[in-house]
Amino acid sequence: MTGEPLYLTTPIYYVNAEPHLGHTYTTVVADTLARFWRARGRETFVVTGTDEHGDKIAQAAAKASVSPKAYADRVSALFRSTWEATGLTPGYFVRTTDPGHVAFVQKVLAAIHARGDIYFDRYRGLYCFGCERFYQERELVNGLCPDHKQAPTEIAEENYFFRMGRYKERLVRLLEDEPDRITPEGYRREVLAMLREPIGDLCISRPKSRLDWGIDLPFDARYVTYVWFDALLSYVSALEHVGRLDLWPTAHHLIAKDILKPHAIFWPTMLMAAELPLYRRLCVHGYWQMDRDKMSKSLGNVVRPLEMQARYGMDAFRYYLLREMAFGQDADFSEAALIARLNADLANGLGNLASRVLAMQQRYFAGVVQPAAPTPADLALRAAFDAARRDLDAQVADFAFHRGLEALWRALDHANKYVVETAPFTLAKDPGGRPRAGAVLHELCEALRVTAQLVEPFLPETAARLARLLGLPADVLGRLDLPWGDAFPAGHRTAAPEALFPRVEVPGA
RNA sequence: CGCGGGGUGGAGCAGUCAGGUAGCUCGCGAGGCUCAUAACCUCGAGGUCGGUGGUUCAAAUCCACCCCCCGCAACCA
Repeated sequence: MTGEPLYLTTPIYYVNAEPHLGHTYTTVVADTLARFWRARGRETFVVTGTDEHGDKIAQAAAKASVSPKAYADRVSALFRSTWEATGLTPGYFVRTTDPGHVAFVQKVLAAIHARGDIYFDRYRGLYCFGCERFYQERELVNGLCPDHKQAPTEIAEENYFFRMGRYKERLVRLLEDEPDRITPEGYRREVLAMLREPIGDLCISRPKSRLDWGIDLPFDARYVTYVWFDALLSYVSALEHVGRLDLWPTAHHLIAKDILKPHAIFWPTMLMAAELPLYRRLCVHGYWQMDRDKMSKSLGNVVRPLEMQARYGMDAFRYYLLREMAFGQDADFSEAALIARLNADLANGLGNLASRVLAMQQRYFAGVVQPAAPTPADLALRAAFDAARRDLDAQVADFAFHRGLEALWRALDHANKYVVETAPFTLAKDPGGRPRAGAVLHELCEALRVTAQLVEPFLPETAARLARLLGLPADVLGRLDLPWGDAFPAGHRTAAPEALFPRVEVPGA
Protein backbone atom coordinates (compact mmCIF):
# COMPACT_ATOMS: atom_id res chain seq x y z
CA MET A 1 0.00 0.00 0.00
CA THR A 2 2.67 2.41 1.05
CA GLY A 3 4.41 2.30 -2.27
CA GLU A 4 1.33 2.75 -4.44
CA PRO A 5 1.13 6.11 -6.23
CA LEU A 6 -1.66 8.45 -5.30
CA TYR A 7 -3.55 10.79 -7.58
CA LEU A 8 -5.45 13.40 -5.57
CA THR A 9 -8.01 15.76 -6.98
CA THR A 10 -9.98 18.69 -5.70
CA PRO A 11 -13.10 19.62 -7.61
CA ILE A 12 -12.49 22.03 -10.42
CA TYR A 13 -13.89 25.20 -9.00
CA TYR A 14 -16.63 27.06 -10.81
CA VAL A 15 -15.41 30.48 -11.84
CA ASN A 16 -18.54 32.29 -10.77
CA ALA A 17 -17.00 32.92 -7.37
CA GLU A 18 -13.67 33.93 -5.97
CA PRO A 19 -11.67 31.54 -3.79
CA HIS A 20 -13.32 31.16 -0.41
CA LEU A 21 -13.22 28.98 2.66
CA GLY A 22 -14.80 25.95 1.05
CA HIS A 23 -12.38 25.89 -1.85
CA THR A 24 -9.51 26.46 0.51
CA TYR A 25 -10.42 23.62 2.84
CA THR A 26 -10.59 21.03 0.08
CA THR A 27 -7.36 22.29 -1.40
CA VAL A 28 -5.63 22.26 1.99
CA VAL A 29 -6.70 18.66 2.52
CA ALA A 30 -5.31 17.70 -0.87
CA ASP A 31 -2.03 19.43 -0.15
CA THR A 32 -1.77 17.87 3.30
CA LEU A 33 -2.47 14.37 2.05
CA ALA A 34 0.02 14.80 -0.76
CA ARG A 35 2.75 15.90 1.63
CA PHE A 36 1.87 13.20 4.11
CA TRP A 37 2.06 10.33 1.66
CA ARG A 38 5.03 11.74 -0.19
CA ALA A 39 6.96 11.72 3.07
CA ARG A 40 5.99 8.07 3.45
CA GLY A 41 7.31 7.03 0.11
CA ARG A 42 4.32 7.28 -2.20
CA GLU A 43 4.41 9.22 -5.40
CA THR A 44 1.65 11.79 -5.20
CA PHE A 45 0.14 14.03 -7.81
CA VAL A 46 -2.42 16.73 -7.10
CA VAL A 47 -4.70 18.32 -9.65
CA THR A 48 -7.00 21.24 -9.10
CA GLY A 49 -8.40 23.69 -11.59
CA THR A 50 -11.41 25.60 -12.80
CA ASP A 51 -14.75 24.76 -14.35
CA GLU A 52 -15.46 27.51 -16.84
CA HIS A 53 -18.43 26.73 -19.05
CA GLY A 54 -22.12 27.25 -18.47
CA ASP A 55 -24.95 29.69 -18.26
CA LYS A 56 -23.85 31.56 -15.21
CA ILE A 57 -20.47 32.31 -16.65
CA ALA A 58 -21.92 33.42 -19.96
CA GLN A 59 -24.31 35.70 -18.10
CA ALA A 60 -21.71 37.10 -15.76
CA ALA A 61 -19.45 37.81 -18.70
CA ALA A 62 -22.24 39.55 -20.57
CA LYS A 63 -22.96 41.65 -17.54
CA ALA A 64 -19.30 42.64 -17.33
CA SER A 65 -19.22 43.28 -21.08
CA VAL A 66 -16.41 40.86 -21.68
CA SER A 67 -16.26 37.57 -23.53
CA PRO A 68 -16.91 34.43 -21.50
CA LYS A 69 -13.36 33.34 -22.13
CA ALA A 70 -11.94 36.63 -20.89
CA TYR A 71 -14.11 36.41 -17.81
CA ALA A 72 -13.06 32.85 -17.13
CA ASP A 73 -9.42 33.74 -17.72
CA ARG A 74 -9.56 36.37 -15.04
CA VAL A 75 -11.18 34.27 -12.32
CA SER A 76 -9.20 31.17 -13.20
CA ALA A 77 -6.00 33.15 -12.84
CA LEU A 78 -7.23 34.34 -9.47
CA PHE A 79 -7.58 30.75 -8.26
CA ARG A 80 -4.21 29.83 -9.58
CA SER A 81 -2.46 32.80 -8.01
CA THR A 82 -4.25 32.26 -4.71
CA TRP A 83 -3.03 28.69 -4.45
CA GLU A 84 0.47 29.75 -5.36
CA ALA A 85 0.48 32.48 -2.75
CA THR A 86 -0.80 30.15 -0.06
CA GLY A 87 1.62 27.36 -0.88
CA LEU A 88 -1.14 25.02 -2.01
CA THR A 89 0.57 24.30 -5.27
CA PRO A 90 -0.91 21.50 -7.36
CA GLY A 91 1.03 19.32 -9.74
CA TYR A 92 -1.24 20.54 -12.51
CA PHE A 93 -3.97 23.13 -12.82
CA VAL A 94 -6.61 22.09 -15.33
CA ARG A 95 -9.08 24.37 -17.07
CA THR A 96 -12.15 23.14 -18.89
CA THR A 97 -11.35 25.63 -21.64
CA ASP A 98 -7.96 24.02 -22.27
CA PRO A 99 -7.87 22.76 -25.88
CA GLY A 100 -6.59 19.42 -24.65
CA HIS A 101 -9.52 19.05 -22.30
CA VAL A 102 -12.00 19.99 -25.00
CA ALA A 103 -10.55 17.41 -27.36
CA PHE A 104 -10.60 14.77 -24.65
CA VAL A 105 -14.24 15.40 -23.82
CA GLN A 106 -15.18 15.17 -27.48
CA LYS A 107 -13.26 11.95 -27.86
CA VAL A 108 -15.07 10.34 -24.94
CA LEU A 109 -18.47 11.62 -26.05
CA ALA A 110 -17.92 10.27 -29.54
CA ALA A 111 -16.90 6.88 -28.18
CA ILE A 112 -19.91 6.58 -25.89
CA HIS A 113 -22.21 7.79 -28.64
CA ALA A 114 -20.80 5.26 -31.06
CA ARG A 115 -21.42 2.57 -28.52
CA GLY A 116 -25.06 3.52 -28.30
CA ASP A 117 -25.13 4.90 -24.76
CA ILE A 118 -26.06 8.39 -25.89
CA TYR A 119 -29.40 8.94 -27.56
CA PHE A 120 -31.45 11.85 -28.88
CA ASP A 121 -34.84 12.50 -27.39
CA ARG A 122 -37.49 15.08 -26.90
CA TYR A 123 -37.73 16.36 -23.40
CA ARG A 124 -40.34 18.46 -21.80
CA GLY A 125 -39.79 19.63 -18.32
CA LEU A 126 -39.77 22.33 -15.73
CA TYR A 127 -36.57 24.26 -15.90
CA CYS A 128 -35.16 26.54 -13.23
CA PHE A 129 -32.80 29.07 -14.73
CA GLY A 130 -31.26 29.73 -11.35
CA CYS A 131 -30.27 26.09 -10.91
CA GLU A 132 -29.68 25.57 -14.59
CA ARG A 133 -31.50 22.28 -14.40
CA PHE A 134 -34.81 20.56 -14.92
CA TYR A 135 -36.97 19.60 -11.99
CA GLN A 136 -39.35 16.72 -11.42
CA GLU A 137 -42.79 17.72 -10.19
CA ARG A 138 -42.20 16.01 -6.89
CA GLU A 139 -38.99 17.92 -6.25
CA LEU A 140 -40.77 21.26 -6.24
CA VAL A 141 -41.98 22.92 -3.09
CA ASN A 142 -45.38 24.49 -3.61
CA GLY A 143 -44.63 24.51 -7.28
CA LEU A 144 -41.44 26.49 -6.72
CA CYS A 145 -37.79 25.65 -7.03
CA PRO A 146 -36.64 24.79 -3.50
CA ASP A 147 -33.42 26.74 -3.95
CA HIS A 148 -34.59 29.83 -5.73
CA LYS A 149 -38.21 30.00 -4.64
CA GLN A 150 -39.21 30.75 -8.20
CA ALA A 151 -41.63 28.97 -10.45
CA PRO A 152 -39.74 26.96 -13.03
CA THR A 153 -40.43 27.52 -16.70
CA GLU A 154 -41.86 24.74 -18.80
CA ILE A 155 -39.48 24.04 -21.63
CA ALA A 156 -39.74 21.45 -24.34
CA GLU A 157 -36.64 20.74 -26.28
CA GLU A 158 -34.71 17.99 -27.92
CA ASN A 159 -31.54 16.90 -26.23
CA TYR A 160 -29.03 14.15 -25.93
CA PHE A 161 -29.19 11.71 -23.06
CA PHE A 162 -26.69 9.39 -21.49
CA ARG A 163 -28.01 5.92 -20.65
CA MET A 164 -26.98 6.13 -17.06
CA GLY A 165 -29.67 3.77 -15.83
CA ARG A 166 -28.04 0.95 -17.75
CA TYR A 167 -25.12 0.96 -15.32
CA LYS A 168 -27.02 1.34 -12.09
CA GLU A 169 -27.00 -2.28 -10.97
CA ARG A 170 -23.33 -2.63 -11.67
CA LEU A 171 -22.67 0.43 -9.55
CA VAL A 172 -24.79 -0.86 -6.68
CA ARG A 173 -22.88 -4.13 -6.67
CA LEU A 174 -19.60 -2.28 -6.68
CA LEU A 175 -20.52 -0.12 -3.70
CA GLU A 176 -21.79 -3.12 -1.79
CA ASP A 177 -18.75 -5.24 -2.53
CA GLU A 178 -16.15 -2.53 -1.99
CA PRO A 179 -17.23 -0.38 0.94
CA ASP A 180 -14.08 1.71 0.91
CA ARG A 181 -14.95 3.24 -2.47
CA ILE A 182 -16.74 6.06 -0.67
CA THR A 183 -15.62 7.49 2.62
CA PRO A 184 -16.72 8.32 5.26
CA GLU A 185 -19.12 5.40 5.43
CA GLY A 186 -22.21 7.57 5.95
CA TYR A 187 -21.95 8.94 2.44
CA ARG A 188 -21.75 5.47 0.95
CA ARG A 189 -25.00 4.62 2.66
CA GLU A 190 -26.51 7.81 1.36
CA VAL A 191 -25.51 6.91 -2.18
CA LEU A 192 -26.89 3.42 -1.87
CA ALA A 193 -30.13 5.00 -0.69
CA MET A 194 -30.19 7.21 -3.79
CA LEU A 195 -29.62 4.14 -5.90
CA ARG A 196 -32.68 2.44 -4.49
CA GLU A 197 -34.71 5.02 -6.43
CA PRO A 198 -34.85 5.01 -10.21
CA ILE A 199 -31.98 7.14 -11.43
CA GLY A 200 -33.12 7.53 -15.01
CA ASP A 201 -30.88 8.81 -17.74
CA LEU A 202 -28.87 11.97 -17.76
CA CYS A 203 -29.46 14.92 -20.04
CA ILE A 204 -26.04 15.93 -21.23
CA SER A 205 -26.60 18.64 -23.81
CA ARG A 206 -27.93 22.12 -24.33
CA PRO A 207 -28.97 23.55 -27.67
CA LYS A 208 -26.72 26.36 -28.75
CA SER A 209 -29.76 28.49 -29.27
CA ARG A 210 -30.01 28.63 -25.52
CA LEU A 211 -26.39 28.31 -24.49
CA ASP A 212 -23.32 28.28 -26.65
CA TRP A 213 -20.61 28.67 -24.00
CA GLY A 214 -19.61 25.03 -23.88
CA ILE A 215 -17.95 22.19 -25.70
CA ASP A 216 -19.48 21.19 -29.04
CA LEU A 217 -20.94 17.73 -29.24
CA PRO A 218 -18.77 15.89 -31.75
CA PHE A 219 -21.80 14.30 -33.35
CA ASP A 220 -24.12 17.32 -33.52
CA ALA A 221 -22.77 20.84 -33.90
CA ARG A 222 -26.10 22.35 -32.89
CA TYR A 223 -25.41 21.38 -29.31
CA VAL A 224 -22.86 21.82 -26.56
CA THR A 225 -22.35 19.30 -23.79
CA TYR A 226 -23.51 20.31 -20.43
CA VAL A 227 -21.88 20.24 -17.03
CA TRP A 228 -20.94 16.71 -16.13
CA PHE A 229 -19.38 15.34 -19.26
CA ASP A 230 -17.39 18.52 -19.31
CA ALA A 231 -16.39 19.01 -15.70
CA LEU A 232 -15.92 15.45 -14.45
CA LEU A 233 -13.79 14.38 -17.37
CA SER A 234 -11.23 17.00 -16.38
CA TYR A 235 -10.00 14.56 -13.74
CA VAL A 236 -8.80 12.31 -16.53
CA SER A 237 -7.98 14.88 -19.20
CA ALA A 238 -5.56 16.53 -16.78
CA LEU A 239 -3.60 13.31 -16.51
CA GLU A 240 -3.64 12.78 -20.24
CA HIS A 241 -2.25 16.26 -20.68
CA VAL A 242 0.70 15.61 -18.39
CA GLY A 243 1.24 12.15 -19.81
CA ARG A 244 0.36 10.33 -16.60
CA LEU A 245 -2.78 8.40 -17.41
CA ASP A 246 -1.14 5.51 -15.58
CA LEU A 247 -2.04 7.31 -12.33
CA TRP A 248 -5.75 7.37 -13.09
CA PRO A 249 -6.73 4.13 -11.29
CA THR A 250 -5.21 5.49 -8.07
CA ALA A 251 -7.47 8.58 -8.11
CA HIS A 252 -8.85 9.84 -4.83
CA HIS A 253 -11.42 12.57 -5.35
CA LEU A 254 -11.84 15.06 -2.54
CA ILE A 255 -15.23 16.73 -2.61
CA ALA A 256 -17.76 18.41 -0.36
CA LYS A 257 -21.08 16.76 0.18
CA ASP A 258 -22.99 19.06 -2.16
CA ILE A 259 -21.57 17.34 -5.22
CA LEU A 260 -21.88 13.81 -3.89
CA LYS A 261 -24.44 12.61 -6.41
CA PRO A 262 -22.59 13.65 -9.56
CA HIS A 263 -19.38 12.11 -8.24
CA ALA A 264 -20.88 8.97 -6.77
CA ILE A 265 -23.42 8.15 -9.46
CA PHE A 266 -22.98 10.12 -12.69
CA TRP A 267 -19.22 9.84 -12.75
CA PRO A 268 -18.71 6.11 -12.21
CA THR A 269 -21.45 5.25 -14.70
CA MET A 270 -19.83 7.60 -17.20
CA LEU A 271 -16.53 5.86 -16.67
CA MET A 272 -18.16 2.48 -17.15
CA ALA A 273 -19.71 3.63 -20.40
CA ALA A 274 -16.39 5.07 -21.53
CA GLU A 275 -14.72 1.79 -20.62
CA LEU A 276 -12.27 3.64 -18.44
CA PRO A 277 -11.14 2.32 -15.05
CA LEU A 278 -13.04 3.68 -12.09
CA TYR A 279 -11.50 6.08 -9.65
CA ARG A 280 -10.20 4.43 -6.51
CA ARG A 281 -12.01 6.41 -3.87
CA LEU A 282 -14.39 9.25 -3.23
CA CYS A 283 -13.62 11.23 -0.06
CA VAL A 284 -16.44 13.42 1.08
CA HIS A 285 -16.29 16.21 3.61
CA GLY A 286 -18.94 18.42 5.19
CA TYR A 287 -19.67 22.10 5.19
CA TRP A 288 -18.16 24.92 7.11
CA GLN A 289 -21.01 26.78 8.72
CA MET A 290 -20.41 30.45 9.10
CA ASP A 291 -21.09 31.80 12.51
CA ARG A 292 -21.69 35.40 11.68
CA ASP A 293 -21.97 36.54 15.25
CA LYS A 294 -18.47 35.39 15.87
CA MET A 295 -16.97 36.88 12.75
CA SER A 296 -15.08 40.08 13.00
CA LYS A 297 -16.47 43.01 11.11
CA SER A 298 -13.37 43.30 8.99
CA LEU A 299 -13.78 39.70 7.94
CA GLY A 300 -17.39 40.14 6.96
CA ASN A 301 -19.16 37.08 5.71
CA VAL A 302 -16.50 35.91 3.37
CA VAL A 303 -13.44 34.02 4.47
CA ARG A 304 -10.78 34.79 1.92
CA PRO A 305 -7.72 32.61 2.11
CA LEU A 306 -5.31 35.42 1.39
CA GLU A 307 -6.77 37.51 4.18
CA MET A 308 -6.50 34.67 6.66
CA GLN A 309 -2.94 34.06 5.58
CA ALA A 310 -2.08 37.72 6.05
CA ARG A 311 -3.73 37.88 9.43
CA TYR A 312 -2.68 34.65 11.09
CA GLY A 313 -0.22 32.97 8.78
CA MET A 314 -1.08 30.14 6.44
CA ASP A 315 0.12 27.46 8.84
CA ALA A 316 -2.16 28.60 11.63
CA PHE A 317 -5.07 28.76 9.20
CA ARG A 318 -4.30 25.27 7.91
CA TYR A 319 -3.98 23.95 11.44
CA TYR A 320 -7.31 25.37 12.44
CA LEU A 321 -9.10 23.95 9.42
CA LEU A 322 -7.64 20.48 9.84
CA ARG A 323 -7.87 20.36 13.63
CA GLU A 324 -11.37 21.73 13.93
CA MET A 325 -13.30 19.79 11.33
CA ALA A 326 -13.99 16.08 11.62
CA PHE A 327 -13.67 15.12 7.96
CA GLY A 328 -17.13 14.24 6.70
CA GLN A 329 -19.02 16.22 9.31
CA ASP A 330 -20.00 19.85 9.26
CA ALA A 331 -18.08 22.31 11.39
CA ASP A 332 -18.50 25.89 12.46
CA PHE A 333 -16.01 28.45 11.35
CA SER A 334 -15.26 31.20 13.80
CA GLU A 335 -12.36 33.51 14.05
CA ALA A 336 -12.47 33.32 17.83
CA ALA A 337 -12.05 29.56 17.68
CA LEU A 338 -9.17 29.95 15.27
CA ILE A 339 -7.45 32.33 17.66
CA ALA A 340 -8.09 29.97 20.56
CA ARG A 341 -6.45 27.13 18.66
CA LEU A 342 -3.59 29.32 17.60
CA ASN A 343 -2.86 30.45 21.14
CA ALA A 344 -3.45 27.17 22.95
CA ASP A 345 -2.01 24.60 20.58
CA LEU A 346 0.44 26.50 18.44
CA ALA A 347 1.78 29.31 20.63
CA ASN A 348 1.58 27.75 24.10
CA GLY A 349 2.07 24.19 23.00
CA LEU A 350 4.40 23.76 20.07
CA GLY A 351 5.83 27.28 19.90
CA ASN A 352 6.61 27.57 23.55
CA LEU A 353 8.20 24.14 23.66
CA ALA A 354 10.53 25.02 20.82
CA SER A 355 11.28 28.33 22.41
CA ARG A 356 12.20 26.99 25.85
CA VAL A 357 14.27 24.12 24.49
CA LEU A 358 16.25 26.24 22.07
CA ALA A 359 16.72 28.94 24.69
CA MET A 360 18.20 26.49 27.20
CA GLN A 361 20.34 24.88 24.56
CA GLN A 362 21.66 28.31 23.76
CA ARG A 363 22.06 29.60 27.27
CA TYR A 364 23.62 26.57 28.90
CA PHE A 365 25.59 25.09 26.04
CA ALA A 366 26.02 27.89 23.53
CA GLY A 367 23.79 25.92 21.17
CA VAL A 368 26.03 22.85 21.11
CA VAL A 369 24.08 19.62 21.45
CA GLN A 370 25.45 17.39 24.22
CA PRO A 371 25.69 13.58 24.33
CA ALA A 372 22.55 11.67 25.14
CA ALA A 373 22.40 9.10 27.95
CA PRO A 374 18.90 7.63 27.97
CA THR A 375 17.14 7.12 31.28
CA PRO A 376 13.67 5.60 31.75
CA ALA A 377 12.14 9.07 31.52
CA ASP A 378 13.96 9.66 28.25
CA LEU A 379 12.76 6.37 26.87
CA ALA A 380 9.22 7.27 27.87
CA LEU A 381 9.56 10.48 25.90
CA ARG A 382 10.70 8.57 22.85
CA ALA A 383 7.85 6.13 23.30
CA ALA A 384 5.40 9.03 23.37
CA PHE A 385 6.62 10.22 19.99
CA ASP A 386 6.65 6.70 18.60
CA ALA A 387 3.04 6.37 19.65
CA ALA A 388 2.23 9.73 18.11
CA ARG A 389 3.69 8.60 14.82
CA ARG A 390 1.65 5.42 14.84
CA ASP A 391 -1.57 7.17 15.81
CA LEU A 392 -1.02 9.95 13.34
CA ASP A 393 -0.43 7.54 10.49
CA ALA A 394 -3.50 5.49 11.33
CA GLN A 395 -5.74 8.52 11.69
CA VAL A 396 -4.59 10.26 8.52
CA ALA A 397 -5.04 7.03 6.57
CA ASP A 398 -8.64 7.30 7.71
CA PHE A 399 -8.93 11.04 6.91
CA ALA A 400 -9.29 11.81 10.63
CA PHE A 401 -6.91 14.75 10.57
CA HIS A 402 -8.31 16.21 13.76
CA ARG A 403 -7.50 13.04 15.66
CA GLY A 404 -4.12 12.70 14.06
CA LEU A 405 -3.17 16.17 15.21
CA GLU A 406 -4.59 15.47 18.63
CA ALA A 407 -2.34 12.43 18.85
CA LEU A 408 0.72 14.44 17.92
CA TRP A 409 -0.15 17.07 20.47
CA ARG A 410 -0.34 14.41 23.17
CA ALA A 411 3.35 13.84 22.54
CA LEU A 412 4.04 17.57 22.69
CA ASP A 413 2.23 17.74 26.02
CA HIS A 414 4.36 14.90 27.21
CA ALA A 415 7.46 16.83 26.18
CA ASN A 416 6.35 19.89 28.09
CA LYS A 417 5.81 17.76 31.19
CA TYR A 418 9.19 16.16 30.65
CA VAL A 419 10.85 19.56 30.78
CA VAL A 420 9.32 20.25 34.17
CA GLU A 421 10.04 16.81 35.54
CA THR A 422 13.65 16.63 34.42
CA ALA A 423 14.23 20.34 35.13
CA PRO A 424 17.29 20.89 32.98
CA PHE A 425 17.21 24.55 34.00
CA THR A 426 18.00 23.46 37.56
CA LEU A 427 20.52 20.80 36.63
CA ALA A 428 22.46 23.18 34.46
CA LYS A 429 23.25 25.43 37.38
CA ASP A 430 25.08 22.66 39.18
CA PRO A 431 28.34 21.53 37.57
CA GLY A 432 27.55 17.94 38.52
CA GLY A 433 24.19 18.20 36.81
CA ARG A 434 25.36 19.65 33.55
CA PRO A 435 25.88 16.35 31.68
CA ARG A 436 22.36 15.29 32.55
CA ALA A 437 20.98 18.68 31.56
CA GLY A 438 22.76 18.33 28.24
CA ALA A 439 21.37 14.85 27.73
CA VAL A 440 17.85 16.03 28.50
CA LEU A 441 18.13 18.83 25.99
CA HIS A 442 19.42 16.38 23.43
CA GLU A 443 16.26 14.33 23.90
CA LEU A 444 14.18 17.46 23.54
CA CYS A 445 15.95 18.45 20.34
CA GLU A 446 15.13 15.03 18.97
CA ALA A 447 11.55 15.51 20.06
CA LEU A 448 11.46 18.78 18.14
CA ARG A 449 13.04 17.18 15.12
CA VAL A 450 10.47 14.40 15.05
CA THR A 451 7.76 16.99 15.59
CA ALA A 452 8.98 18.97 12.61
CA GLN A 453 8.85 15.85 10.47
CA LEU A 454 5.44 14.69 11.62
CA VAL A 455 3.87 18.12 11.45
CA GLU A 456 5.22 18.96 8.01
CA PRO A 457 2.16 17.88 6.03
CA PHE A 458 0.00 20.13 8.18
CA LEU A 459 2.33 23.03 8.91
CA PRO A 460 4.91 23.05 6.14
CA GLU A 461 6.35 26.51 6.84
CA THR A 462 6.70 25.79 10.53
CA ALA A 463 8.37 22.46 9.89
CA ALA A 464 10.96 24.08 7.67
CA ARG A 465 11.55 26.81 10.18
CA LEU A 466 11.91 24.37 13.04
CA ALA A 467 14.41 22.33 11.07
CA ARG A 468 16.42 25.46 10.41
CA LEU A 469 16.35 26.48 14.08
CA LEU A 470 17.56 23.02 14.99
CA GLY A 471 20.41 23.49 12.57
CA LEU A 472 19.23 20.65 10.39
CA PRO A 473 19.12 20.62 6.59
CA ALA A 474 15.68 21.01 5.06
CA ASP A 475 15.77 17.51 3.63
CA VAL A 476 15.73 16.05 7.13
CA LEU A 477 11.97 16.55 7.03
CA GLY A 478 11.62 13.72 4.57
CA ARG A 479 13.73 11.31 6.57
CA LEU A 480 11.01 9.94 8.81
CA ASP A 481 12.94 6.81 9.65
CA LEU A 482 16.03 8.57 10.94
CA PRO A 483 16.62 6.86 14.29
CA TRP A 484 16.18 8.87 17.47
CA GLY A 485 19.62 10.00 18.53
CA ASP A 486 21.12 10.14 15.05
CA ALA A 487 20.02 13.61 14.06
CA PHE A 488 22.49 15.50 16.21
CA PRO A 489 26.12 14.40 15.98
CA ALA A 490 28.67 15.62 18.52
CA GLY A 491 29.32 19.33 18.18
CA HIS A 492 26.06 20.05 16.33
CA ARG A 493 24.79 23.55 16.97
CA THR A 494 21.22 24.77 17.18
CA ALA A 495 20.10 28.34 16.59
CA ALA A 496 18.68 30.89 18.99
CA PRO A 497 14.91 30.57 19.51
CA GLU A 498 12.31 32.48 17.56
CA ALA A 499 8.64 32.79 18.33
CA LEU A 500 7.09 30.32 15.90
CA PHE A 501 3.57 31.51 16.66
CA PRO A 502 3.21 34.81 18.49
CA ARG A 503 0.14 34.79 20.68
CA VAL A 504 -2.79 36.70 19.28
CA GLU A 505 -4.20 38.97 21.94
CA VAL A 506 -7.81 39.91 21.49
CA PRO A 507 -8.84 43.12 23.22
CA GLY A 508 -11.80 42.54 25.47
CA ALA A 509 -11.82 38.81 24.85
C1' C B 1 -43.02 12.47 5.51
C1' G B 2 -38.22 18.23 1.57
C1' C B 3 -32.46 17.78 2.36
C1' G B 4 -28.71 17.97 5.87
C1' G B 5 -26.18 18.82 10.80
C1' G B 6 -26.64 18.52 15.99
C1' G B 7 -28.21 17.94 21.56
C1' U B 8 -21.66 15.29 26.15
C1' G B 9 -19.32 19.25 33.25
C1' G B 10 -20.00 27.27 32.88
C1' A B 11 -18.63 28.08 27.11
C1' G B 12 -16.94 25.58 22.58
C1' C B 13 -15.97 20.66 20.93
C1' A B 14 -13.91 15.28 20.34
C1' G B 15 -15.35 10.40 21.41
C1' U B 16 -20.62 7.07 18.63
C1' C B 17 -18.89 3.34 12.38
C1' A B 18 -15.33 -1.52 15.26
C1' G B 19 -20.00 -1.27 23.30
C1' G B 20 -15.97 -1.95 28.58
C1' U B 21 -11.84 3.90 33.08
C1' A B 22 -16.15 10.32 29.67
C1' G B 23 -11.30 13.28 26.84
C1' C B 24 -9.62 18.24 24.81
C1' U B 25 -9.44 23.75 24.63
C1' C B 26 -11.15 28.00 27.23
C1' G B 27 -12.94 29.62 32.00
C1' C B 28 -12.82 28.87 37.62
C1' G B 29 -10.13 27.52 42.62
C1' A B 30 -5.42 26.04 45.07
C1' G B 31 -0.35 25.04 44.52
C1' G B 32 4.49 24.41 41.87
C1' C B 33 8.37 26.03 38.58
C1' U B 34 11.12 30.10 36.83
C1' C B 35 13.94 27.31 30.98
C1' A B 36 10.09 29.65 27.91
C1' U B 37 5.72 33.41 23.74
C1' A B 38 2.34 36.26 31.56
C1' A B 39 3.93 30.65 28.65
C1' C B 40 4.84 25.45 31.36
C1' C B 41 3.60 21.57 35.32
C1' U B 42 0.43 19.47 39.45
C1' C B 43 -4.08 18.97 42.11
C1' G B 44 -9.27 20.33 42.55
C1' A B 45 -14.59 21.86 41.78
C1' G B 46 -18.08 20.90 37.95
C1' G B 47 -21.29 15.93 33.67
C1' U B 48 -27.39 10.58 35.66
C1' C B 49 -23.31 11.99 27.73
C1' G B 50 -31.71 15.50 25.28
C1' G B 51 -35.86 11.83 27.01
C1' U B 52 -38.17 6.89 27.37
C1' G B 53 -37.98 1.83 26.48
C1' G B 54 -35.09 -2.34 24.57
C1' U B 55 -30.56 -5.60 23.49
C1' U B 56 -26.16 -6.89 26.59
C1' C B 57 -22.37 -9.27 31.98
C1' A B 58 -21.51 -4.08 30.23
C1' A B 59 -24.36 1.56 26.22
C1' A B 60 -22.52 8.45 25.26
C1' U B 61 -21.56 4.28 21.86
C1' C B 62 -26.26 -0.79 19.19
C1' C B 63 -32.03 -0.92 18.25
C1' A B 64 -37.05 1.54 18.59
C1' C B 65 -39.96 5.63 19.63
C1' C B 66 -40.22 10.68 21.30
C1' C B 67 -38.61 15.94 22.48
C1' C B 68 -35.65 20.13 21.22
C1' C B 69 -32.02 23.27 18.37
C1' C B 70 -29.52 24.80 13.86
C1' G B 71 -28.16 25.31 8.35
C1' C B 72 -30.25 24.98 3.20
C1' A B 73 -31.00 33.97 2.51
C1' A B 74 -24.10 32.85 1.37
C1' C B 75 -18.41 32.63 -0.75
C1' C B 76 -21.62 26.88 -2.99
C1' A B 77 -16.18 23.07 -1.09
